[in-house]
Amino acid sequence: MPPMNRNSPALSSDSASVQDYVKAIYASTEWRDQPVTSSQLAVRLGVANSSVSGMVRKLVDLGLAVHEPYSAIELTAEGHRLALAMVRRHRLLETFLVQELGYAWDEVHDEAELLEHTVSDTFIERLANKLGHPERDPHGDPIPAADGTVDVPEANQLGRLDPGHTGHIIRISDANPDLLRFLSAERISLDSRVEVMGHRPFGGPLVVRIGSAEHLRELDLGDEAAAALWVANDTPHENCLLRT
Amino acid sequence: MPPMNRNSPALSSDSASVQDYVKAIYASTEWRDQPVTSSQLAVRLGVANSSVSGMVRKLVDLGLAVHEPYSAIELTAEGHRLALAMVRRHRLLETFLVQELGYAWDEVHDEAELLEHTVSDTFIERLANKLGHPERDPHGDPIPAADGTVDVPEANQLGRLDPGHTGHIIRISDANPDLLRFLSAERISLDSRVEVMGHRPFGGPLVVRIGSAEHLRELDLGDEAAAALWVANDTPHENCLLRT
DNA sequence: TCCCTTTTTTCGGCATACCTAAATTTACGA
DNA sequence: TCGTAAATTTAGGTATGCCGAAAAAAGGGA
Repeated sequence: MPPMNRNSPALSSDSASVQDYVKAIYASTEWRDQPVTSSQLAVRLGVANSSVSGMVRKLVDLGLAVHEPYSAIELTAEGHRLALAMVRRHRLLETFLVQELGYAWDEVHDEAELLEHTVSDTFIERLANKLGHPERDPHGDPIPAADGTVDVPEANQLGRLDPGHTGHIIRISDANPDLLRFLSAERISLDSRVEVMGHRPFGGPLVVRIGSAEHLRELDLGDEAAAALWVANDTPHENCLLRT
Repeated sequence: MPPMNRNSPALSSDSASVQDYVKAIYASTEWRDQPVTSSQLAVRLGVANSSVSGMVRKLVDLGLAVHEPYSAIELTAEGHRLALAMVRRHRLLETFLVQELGYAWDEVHDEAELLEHTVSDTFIERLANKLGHPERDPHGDPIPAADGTVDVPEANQLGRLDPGHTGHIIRISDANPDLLRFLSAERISLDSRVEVMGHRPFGGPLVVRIGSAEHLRELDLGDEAAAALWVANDTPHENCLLRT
């Protein structure tokens, strides 16, 4: 049974699975450039390693990925295009769910994950139009343009910055809905200002001063929160402050 | 691979196929009460007869349909509930596509057909809310309420009315997009007034006077158009005018 | 260098929904 | 009543994507 997308030049070669695999491969290189291994994909997609082997062979046959047996998996130009098309779909849908249907931050991911395979190109472009062609989604992830161009801002995970660094939050990973709810409750959002203070003794939580442009308050953040918040430099030349 | 609906009590038992079959069975009884046969289902769903036999067995196993071999297929109460839930989804989605995304009449059916299997109950209820809980879709089909109640208006196909009958159009079948475009071009829409004049000689087209409350103009309609337009009586007691 | 652990691939199987072709049952006219 | 044509079901087979188990390759420590 192939109920798949009609009307989708960029998405011509696909079952939902192909799309998911390509997107997962792309995701592991979007914010830091690490080629992905078979087992990492299996974890991310929640399937067995053997399933990944099988599907990766198919991706290679379709010309979407390159893969030497027993080594990392990478996308072809074609695969990269497909991944960006899917990411565009996903992020426009998330934006729609939040702006038009009143979804909360932490609710949109799963819904968009399903819808992105189903809607037509026409739907997506009309939606983009209605939303005014937004450039980032509710989590701060950049939305690729219809022509496949993306601008991924320079940013680092908060937890990887040294004390003294200042910046503002431009991305919040949506991997963990609980964390998103916590951040909501603490009124931490995109564009919040943040200053890194340092760790509490004995490897304790990271202390930051965080809030709106006017009101910064001190807050302790656990490792997961520190990893989920991505910060753009206020002082882009002081990269020396970045812990490597 | 079962990527199906989470979060859907009324829709718990389903692949997309089950939903489609149940909806198709329901559809054949919505406007006139005719139980559907195996081969009719096959035509409607675009599959082979043998596929219908197989899936109907499954529907029976799931408690969604009743079926004596070699006879007509009917829904159980449970199947009827599922069908109404799917119809609600479909019609709300069509309404959304037209009202919010600027789709034309004739474009919405296929898109809704895919989306209805994918969106969550949460999505549907928030959408209903945003749309103001509409009672009919862009084609005039009634939208079942969330609790499963529907009000299917009394109506007859225009082609089945005798000369002299007057009424207004409350439903336009969306089965043929070309026909919808024709009707659009002729500015025939929901709530248009119509008077049946009669057939041109030798079984020619049906002549009607049709238009808005003020301006009626004469128009010839072919059999397909006359079958697609459903008319509510202005004079509900004169059923004698209905050709049987 | 060798071995043992970890990673990855291969192999056989399951489930779904579809198809074609071959039975079977029904229904209607002679 | 019979017999054939039409409708329907069964039987056997395809494709997809998943799994677990077993085989194969890679990699690091002694």
